[in-house]
Amino acid sequence: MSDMMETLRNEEKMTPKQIEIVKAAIELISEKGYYNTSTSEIAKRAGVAEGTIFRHYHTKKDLLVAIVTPVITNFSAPVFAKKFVSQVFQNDYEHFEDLLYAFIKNRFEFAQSNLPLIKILLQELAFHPEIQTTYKKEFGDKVIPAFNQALDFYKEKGELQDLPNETMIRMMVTTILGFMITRFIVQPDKDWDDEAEINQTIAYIMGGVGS
Amino acid sequence: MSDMMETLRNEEKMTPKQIEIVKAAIELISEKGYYNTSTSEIAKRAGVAEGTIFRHYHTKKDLLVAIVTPVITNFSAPVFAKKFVSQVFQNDYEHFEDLLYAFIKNRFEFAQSNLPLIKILLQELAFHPEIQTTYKKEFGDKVIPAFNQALDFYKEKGELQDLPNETMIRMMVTTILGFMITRFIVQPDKDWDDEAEINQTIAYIMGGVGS
Amino acid sequence: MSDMMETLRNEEKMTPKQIEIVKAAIELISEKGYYNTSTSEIAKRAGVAEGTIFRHYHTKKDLLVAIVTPVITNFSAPVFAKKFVSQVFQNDYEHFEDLLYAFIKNRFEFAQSNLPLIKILLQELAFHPEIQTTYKKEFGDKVIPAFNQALDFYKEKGELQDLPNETMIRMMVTTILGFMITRFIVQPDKDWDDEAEINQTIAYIMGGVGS
Amino acid sequence: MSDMMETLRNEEKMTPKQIEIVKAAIELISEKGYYNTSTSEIAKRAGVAEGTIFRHYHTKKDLLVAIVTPVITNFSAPVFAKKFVSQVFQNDYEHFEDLLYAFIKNRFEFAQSNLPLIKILLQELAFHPEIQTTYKKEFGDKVIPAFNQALDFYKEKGELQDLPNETMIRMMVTTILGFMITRFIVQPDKDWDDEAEINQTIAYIMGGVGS
DNA sequence: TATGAATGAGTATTCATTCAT
DNA sequence: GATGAATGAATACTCATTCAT
Repeated sequence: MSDMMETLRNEEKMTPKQIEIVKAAIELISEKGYYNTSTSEIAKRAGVAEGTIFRHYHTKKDLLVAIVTPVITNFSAPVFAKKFVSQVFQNDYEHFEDLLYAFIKNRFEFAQSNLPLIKILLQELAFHPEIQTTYKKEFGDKVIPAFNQALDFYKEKGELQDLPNETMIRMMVTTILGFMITRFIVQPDKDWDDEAEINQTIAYIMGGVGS
Repeated sequence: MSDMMETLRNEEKMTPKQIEIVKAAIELISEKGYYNTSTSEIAKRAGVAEGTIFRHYHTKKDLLVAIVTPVITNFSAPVFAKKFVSQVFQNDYEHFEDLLYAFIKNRFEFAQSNLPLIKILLQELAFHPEIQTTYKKEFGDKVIPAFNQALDFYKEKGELQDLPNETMIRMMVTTILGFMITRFIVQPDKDWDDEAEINQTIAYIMGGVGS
Repeated sequence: MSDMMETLRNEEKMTPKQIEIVKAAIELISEKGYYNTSTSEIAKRAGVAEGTIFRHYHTKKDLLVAIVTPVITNFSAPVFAKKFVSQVFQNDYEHFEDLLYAFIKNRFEFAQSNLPLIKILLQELAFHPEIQTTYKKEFGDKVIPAFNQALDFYKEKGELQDLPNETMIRMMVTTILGFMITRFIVQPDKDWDDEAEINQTIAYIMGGVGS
Repeated sequence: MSDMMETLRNEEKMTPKQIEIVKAAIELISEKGYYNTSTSEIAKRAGVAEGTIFRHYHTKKDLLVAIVTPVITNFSAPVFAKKFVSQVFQNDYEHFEDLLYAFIKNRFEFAQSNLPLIKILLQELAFHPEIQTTYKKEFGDKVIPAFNQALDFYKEKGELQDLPNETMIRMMVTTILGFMITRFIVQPDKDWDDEAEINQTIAYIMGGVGS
């Protein structure tokens, strides 16, 4: 939970009650969904009066957005913007596979320690346009450009097929997200060998299933 | 809409009002989600008294299940059980790519003409255990076995890598679903060249992005 | 049940479906009360369409009244009007105890074979003024006059105290009804020796508990 | 009404609105019965929003039970447990008639100032097993034992016949309840001479109607 | 006569939100 | 900041009753 609260970041400015509210909301909403979770339930679990929630978040949806927005930012942004791109050009990753490994590993661990938040994001994305907007902006402004730079770099190195970046990104993101959703949401209880699965995912991305 | 009602099949036994109810429910729920759609709204759009809904479906959830269950059955089952497997062994598809093409094309068209239903299925799957159960049963009983037979066949022909079927199925299904979700839900308004996209998806499944 | 249908009397003029409706209504209402029994439930148990009930009884309350009215009439009237009074004067009952015995026995057996009807009457009397009116009329017109004649007769014979008839009737009816309610409704499952209880009740009416 | 609210006792812990709710519920339910009284009606009469009812009582039935339970407790318990039994043995009541008089008088006054509550209890007892349970427990644990002690005492004094206590209690309770029901519910508007009626009831209990 | 689909007013209950303390 | 009583609009659902067939 403390990992996750880090994701929410501005904890410093939050009162203790507010922190309890957010914790309770994350737990309940990720378990039962936004519409099946009442503010009174959140208040009860947080050990707080109902009114207190609305002192900090004007509406229930404000609370949801306050929870979900940082996940979006943190899921996509930090990796790329600062370290990753520069690392690529510093030749930190000799092959595209190496970059992929570092990337998947990093996002995998993020997902693992923010699972409830990710669940909420996935489940509610469909119903709340505000969240969709944030997501699209973040993805377009940060993920795509970073990806583009990297892909061009490895294309020139001759490691990638000459497909449009957009197509490649879509294929790769789909595969990576699909892996994580299967791993953490569809079959979380299966006995996974995560390291092997990550490598297999990379192999699939690079070489498909054909022989 | 008439295409979609075919999916729901037992139209013959439905009263005209009942058909209107189902139509209205599909429209509204696919647009706004189950929890944002009230039964009074459905009744109004269907041109029916609210009580009429409950004469045909005892609860609101019953209505949802009645709508979603046939989609699951029709999305996974018919293609496989009868035609596909036998066609594979009759050598109707010389290469695995050919099978893939026929399969994706067929499911693509199904998705296209049942889009609202598919949307509902995807959005509500997370919240309704009843639907999950139906889905898992259908997938386990029909899709997996059919896939297994086909994969073994082309493996022996030397067209596929020697990966566990389960892994291969997961990768392929992920890629195909990911393609369709992008195509129909994330960016439905983009100017797609569907034929090209399908072929590219097949190429990705077979050979990845590496060169 | 056939005993009970006798009480409802005009069976001859009833269609078979109508008889089923009345039977079902008696069963359900006596078990669960009028307000907890829906017409659709009655229709289902009767094996009849919902509309059929309303073809025979314009409203649900009409059905109740049709069931309850004959009980009132039969519970109070027949015994008195014809046989009893004349029997009293024909010296069929030497002592008032003998009359009491014949009366209680007779009403006891009536209650026993019309238990569901009696239950309905007792439970619903409070809520339906129509029933109260019928009851009061029947009681005032038939029971009271018959009782009056009998009481006067045995008073003159010196067998009864010189209390106002009204008071005596109230005491006796209270005791008899109280006995039957205890016997059939409050503790129906107790292992009763009915003959002994009836005699004790008579002894109490005649001599109280003092020594 | 203030007398009655005393019966409900924990008034101190109730908010003003809650008190209004209970008052309104008692009025309406005793007039029209539980099933003919809607929560919206109660809210309106109480001058309160409908939701307020459910803030204090989770369900409509909870409200009924909250109203009825204290009546049961107060109708049977207090008189007996503490004062009465000890008074009997302190020879406060020389004859059984004296005890009877004190008892009936006391319960008569209680019934008089709690009439609506008593009405509700009588009318709803048949339909709500929860209430029946409370009633049976209270009666078995408190009323019966106290009665037993008193009856044994006066039996030894030779003032009572040698009948089983159970039978005697049943007869007496039946007579007393029957008197009160007639007095307050069946014919509340008759011009009663209460003192005379009580004495006549005692005379009946002790000596019956025979001469 | 009997049906059963349809009605629509009515029900208990929920819940996000407000506000006086 | 925090409380929690109060709100009232909205919700899923029920049910007696109607009516075309």
